[in-house]
Order: sequence, then structure tokens, then C-alpha cells
Amino acid sequence: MCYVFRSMASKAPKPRQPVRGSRTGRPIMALLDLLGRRWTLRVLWELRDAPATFRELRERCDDVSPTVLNQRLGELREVGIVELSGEGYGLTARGTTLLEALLPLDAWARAWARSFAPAD
Amino acid sequence: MCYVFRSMASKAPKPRQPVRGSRTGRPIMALLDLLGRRWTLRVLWELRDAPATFRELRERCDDVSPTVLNQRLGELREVGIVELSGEGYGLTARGTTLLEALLPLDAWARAWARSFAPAD
DNA sequence: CTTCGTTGCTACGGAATGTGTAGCAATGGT
DNA sequence: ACCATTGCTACACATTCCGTAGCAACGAAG
Repeated sequence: MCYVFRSMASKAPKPRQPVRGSRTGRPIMALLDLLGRRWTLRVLWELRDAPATFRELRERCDDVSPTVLNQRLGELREVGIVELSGEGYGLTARGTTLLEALLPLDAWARAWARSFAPAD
Repeated sequence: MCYVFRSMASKAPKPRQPVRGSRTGRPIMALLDLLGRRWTLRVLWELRDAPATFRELRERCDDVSPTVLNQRLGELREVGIVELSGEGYGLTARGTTLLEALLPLDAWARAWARSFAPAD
């Protein structure tokens, strides 16, 4: 790796703070804002099994542009969902629990697909 | 209401089709693309309890611009998650199951918030 | 029929966000 | 000294989103 840690611009939506499209500060609103940004869900998904280096993660996400990837990783790190360690980027303990809350999506998506093309 | 149904431009990511950032056609990828678009998660969330008219839904979503709202509703309708009835816009049966898969997010968000401001 | 209020929805210009390529500085190995 | 890899940035272009204004279709009331 390279570079030491560098504090970021603090752009990630956080609970108890007003976010895009909601000034109430309700935690769920911050979360929806965060997860609703492009590539965020995908990044979390690609980290579900194992950590990955920046470049490896980029490949897993179909070569997303490093600009956005870095932006998303910054946001996710800022709120304690993702961390950078010697193994590369990976989910924190909290991040793992979030992903568990998202896991049912895969099963749902399969059932959803069946309704588009019955044969499976 | 007004206007009869009008077939749309088919821009929604569907399972078994290549989507933005993934040509595999895996259902979960289509879903992540769909849900990762701005306001999609929020719209689903605001419909969790009861249907709403276009204008009412817009207010619930902090006055999101009608352009995007209509775009999102079109996508969600196209894939059978949302429908427009006499009651206004509401979740379909399938949409309801998707939302159930997302409900744990609220609980997670609350716990998340606690780690930012211990007192609650 | 006319007026009024509400419906879903669109046009359009400007602002924000995302994309793609190239490449830099730091680190570790040989 | 080299070389490969790391995380990450610069910059110009494209897409998406936003905010305001307003249209056409319907229902109810006069």
C-alpha cells in the first residue's frame, strides 16, 4: 500500500444529520441516501465474501471508474462500514451486519427473474 | 386520473439482461442497478404503508422533481414492483415481498445511529 | 356548457454526478 | 537501480438529476 491516512471531505450521509432529500436526520433516510448512490450497493455486494485491493475491487465491479470507486469507499469508510487493512478493503463488523440485512435480496432477485423467463 | 397507459422506453434493468456495469444478466446485478438509482429506494420506502398519488408521493419524497419520480415509477412499473391503480401508486404483491426484504434496514439504521450519538 | 380543482406527466436550462484514460507518488521485492 | 504493484488523482466528456413552469385529461359543481 501507500499513502498514510488522510482525513476526507466528509460528504457521506450520516444518521442524525440532514441528508439529500430529507432534513429530518432520521437514520433510515441517511442510509437510503448512502445506499442510493451509484455503485454503493454493488461495492458492498462484491465485498461480501472476502476483502479486495482497490484494483481488484474495481475489476469485480466491472471496471468502475476509480474516481467514483474512491468516492464511495471514502463514504463507506467514513461511516464505519468499510475499512482498509493489510488485506485490502473489507467490511467492518458493522458492515457485515449491514450486508446480512441485504442478503435476502439475492433470493428475491432469483424469484423475480423466474417471472421474466419461467424456465430456470 | 388521466391519460391511458402508454408503453415506455424500456430503460429499467431487468434480470436476464445485461445492465449497467454487468453483462452477465445475473438477477442480483439487475436488481442492484435498479435499486442503486437515485430515489428508487426512497420511493419504495415511502410506499411501504399505503399507496399514494403521484403528487402525494412527491411530497413524501421531499418534493423530488417530477421528472425523476416519473422515471423511477416507470422503471418500477416496468418490472412489476409498482403499479398504478385507482388508489394511486402502490406496491404490487411482488413489490411487497421486496420491501419486506428491505425492512431490516430500518432496524440496522437505528443501531447504526446509536454508534454516532450514544444517547438515544 | 363552463368553470374549477385535481390528476399524471412533460419541457427545458442549468447544476450536479458519473465515466474513461492517463498517470503520479509510495512501497516492496530483486 | 530497477520493476511491479499499491492507493489514488487530474481532467475533459457524457449522463443524470434538479427546479420551475405548465399542459392535457378527467370529475364535480354551477
